[in-house]
Amino acid sequence: MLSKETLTKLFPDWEDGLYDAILNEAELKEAKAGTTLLKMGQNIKSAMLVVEGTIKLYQEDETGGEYFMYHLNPGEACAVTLVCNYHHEQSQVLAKAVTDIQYLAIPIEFMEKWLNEFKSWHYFVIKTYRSRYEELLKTIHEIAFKNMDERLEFYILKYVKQFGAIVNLTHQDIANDLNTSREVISRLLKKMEHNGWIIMNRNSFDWIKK
Amino acid sequence: MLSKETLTKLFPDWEDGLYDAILNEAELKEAKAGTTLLKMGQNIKSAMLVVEGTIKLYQEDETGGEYFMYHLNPGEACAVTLVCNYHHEQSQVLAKAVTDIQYLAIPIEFMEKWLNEFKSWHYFVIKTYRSRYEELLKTIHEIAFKNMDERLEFYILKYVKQFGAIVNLTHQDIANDLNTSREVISRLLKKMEHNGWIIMNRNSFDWIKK
DNA sequence: ATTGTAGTGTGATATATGTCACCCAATTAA
DNA sequence: TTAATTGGGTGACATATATCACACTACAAT
Repeated sequence: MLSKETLTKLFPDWEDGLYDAILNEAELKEAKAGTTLLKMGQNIKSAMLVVEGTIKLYQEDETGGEYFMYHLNPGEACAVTLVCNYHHEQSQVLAKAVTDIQYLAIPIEFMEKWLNEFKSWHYFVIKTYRSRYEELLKTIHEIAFKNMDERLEFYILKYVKQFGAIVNLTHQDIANDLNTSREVISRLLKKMEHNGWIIMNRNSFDWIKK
Repeated sequence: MLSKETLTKLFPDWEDGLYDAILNEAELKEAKAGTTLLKMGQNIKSAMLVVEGTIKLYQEDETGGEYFMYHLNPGEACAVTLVCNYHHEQSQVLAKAVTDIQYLAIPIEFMEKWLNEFKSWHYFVIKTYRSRYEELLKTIHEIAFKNMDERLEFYILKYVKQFGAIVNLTHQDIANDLNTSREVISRLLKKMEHNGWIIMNRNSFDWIKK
């Protein structure tokens, strides 16, 4: 059950009335690791705030390709679902649960209302957009200027920062996230192993580069 | 000279006090076409609102590469300069005037203050971030999933939407914006000419594909 | 123990793009 | 008019990445 204590820990800067509004209007939902929470083109009916676990955000191609952009952690929100002004907005991102997660779903009719009512909500929305904008800039920097070996390193470092130095991903997983093929990832990881950057195991590897 | 009429036309949704605040605190500046307004890594000292002309926003590489992301037109603002909370923020984008421009420079110390004081400023900041976030998503979609021929078409269409069907750019200009080389652009344009999509002239070409 | 499957390694080859060299044509400067 | 500069065309080649084919191994299921 959702408690005010949980909320104050996750969102320490909010004003009191906002906690109550959340307790009244938000639904606490759960999802298993691997679940797709939002597809591109899908109508957005509620805002999504992460309570527990990690979500990955992707750009999705019509032909099935995916490109990983950033993680969402507890206390963070999916920017695209913090819609103001319009209903029937379509998602331009793909969101997947990487771990089992809990999240708050807030019907979008409250978004406009809360922007008026709660200053701290207003700040939260701006902070969210700002930080996600910065993540997108980093992503563009990677894709526009770096070769696959550097992008792979950048990708692994993001993983390591989130989950620690033991990378529990198959080559295929990584290839999907970087919109390339398994063979390419296999060969590049082999190079990293030769360079002494990683120790490879089946289904995982350890990042040991200092 | 900056008048209240100009402001109400550019920013029709603002509340009255905000116009006055702008008239008091903002400086109306000018810049010639081609001027660099903001470099990556540069300290941000003021927010930038476009009054007249067009600005191009780029992601910039340490080694001199550039990637064009989107245009800013009158009534729009550079999202990264609408800083809240911190001074000494560094720009993560490169901004260049494409035409002669006029813009408002607002010292960043007012950003925090105005967020508290003016609801319409608060909305303006959110709207700005939201729309720029969407532009970045489109950019990522292009680079992550499309080959250079499609990215070139996307690029030309953005130009045509801004300035009309006569594209006054050299192949080198385009190559710089897409972080590739002139030869690549020359060859792809030649293909487009064969396909009947463009008519080429020296220093320009016409987009005639319907 | 046998079989199946998922994860991985690797050569061969295809394709897209980057790079180099050099040429020519149009415009500008002298 | 001539020379210099800028924009553009194009072949040859280099490189990064994508694709295909197939082999191998660890682990799981039976």
